[in-house]
Amino acid sequence: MVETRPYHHGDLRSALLTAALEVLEEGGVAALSLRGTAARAGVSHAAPKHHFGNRKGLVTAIATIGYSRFAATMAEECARSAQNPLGQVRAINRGYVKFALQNKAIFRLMFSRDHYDQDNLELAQAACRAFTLLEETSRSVARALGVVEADAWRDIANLIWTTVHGYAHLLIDGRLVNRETGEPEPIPDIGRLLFEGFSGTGRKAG
Amino acid sequence: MVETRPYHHGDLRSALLTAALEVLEEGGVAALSLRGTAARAGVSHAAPKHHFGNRKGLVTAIATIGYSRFAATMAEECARSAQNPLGQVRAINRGYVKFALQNKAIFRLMFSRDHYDQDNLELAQAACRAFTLLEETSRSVARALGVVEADAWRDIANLIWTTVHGYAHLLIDGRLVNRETGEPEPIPDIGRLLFEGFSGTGRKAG
DNA sequence: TGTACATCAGTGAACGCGCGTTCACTGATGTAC
DNA sequence: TGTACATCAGTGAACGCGCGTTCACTGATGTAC
Repeated sequence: MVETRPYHHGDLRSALLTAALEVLEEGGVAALSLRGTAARAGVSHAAPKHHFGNRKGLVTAIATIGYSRFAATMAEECARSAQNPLGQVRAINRGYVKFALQNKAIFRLMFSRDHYDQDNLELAQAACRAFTLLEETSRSVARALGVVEADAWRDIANLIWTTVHGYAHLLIDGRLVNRETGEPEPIPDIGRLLFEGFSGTGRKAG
Repeated sequence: MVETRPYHHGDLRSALLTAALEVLEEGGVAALSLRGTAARAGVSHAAPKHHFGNRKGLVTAIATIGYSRFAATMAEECARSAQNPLGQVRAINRGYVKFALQNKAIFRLMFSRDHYDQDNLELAQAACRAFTLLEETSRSVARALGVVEADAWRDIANLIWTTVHGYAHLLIDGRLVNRETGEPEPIPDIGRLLFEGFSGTGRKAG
């Protein structure tokens, strides 16, 4: 009596995405192929065609998952942190970096838009969810700082975003590692800098 | 009388690098191949082997050129800007972003170290030249701010680097574009923020 | 000044590989009647 | 309740492609004597 696999998988789309994520984290975007993904999922190499159309479709689906998890990671950090502007900025930073470190290849992929279909609706929605968190936090920072201009929160959002994005990106590329200790440099505390200025960071002489 | 090309090229290494840079900027790292580079340079496909050994050797040479030009672009900006700490921070920012925008693919490549041999001596030297500029500027900022701790310049360097790197990276990925105007958001003025605090940026009320 | 020889740079054919895509197919499922 | 049929999901062979690498080669250059 041989244990035979049924002809239909049942949930091949999910299985392929799981396989693709593994392939991606092991070998980077360059290693991500329809055939490789099918092989990893133990299925014929033409099977992914039915679910993703072509390679770009697969990569787009992967990026969408990435943005969803990205938003979720930041939301978790925000939920369990101090509910004030500074606490929220720091939470966003932690979530952003945590996601990038735990999902290096997919993080890179998400910010290489040539690789996927940026007009995809699901993807756009997932990305929007992630960036809305940053926007809301920036608005509350602007209020707390007593900024009057209606669009000043944009400057704050850009500042927070560029700083944390640069940090995350450099970190996963192996930079920002202290040569003496081997430890990564800490995340720049851009929230504190905004609220207290550099003199408030404890580094300046009395 | 036929115009025949001599058997030996004379300066094939340079010609191949020029060709490779074109291929790279047109199609990204994925498009960069020994064969494609040889074809672009009008030479047999096995010729690059003599100069670069293998694909990684070619990519490493490209990254080295990238770091040299990167350092040069920042140095130029520094040279023709105000010779004070704030002026130099802004010059570094401008040079960093200018290079990234004008060399999108090579900039991406430089910060994807898996793609090349990071132990290559020439490359390490070129990279060092670029980052020394940032380090020196950060030291002078620390002095100007009256910071006492010997290694505080590191915090400043990290802050400047992460901000400008994040900005450059997001910008070449098509982010940070104002949805209403279509214009890119300006580079965050991290220098001013350091010296004057957010209240000094002209955005705060009263 | 001439010659022999080593070294180097570039050639072109050949190899095997993984890839995306197409195709006719087959097994399974669900739906209309 | 049973049957016919449409639809769907997955198969496996085949295609042509560009790739890195190897190989024996050839043309050109430079150096020793």
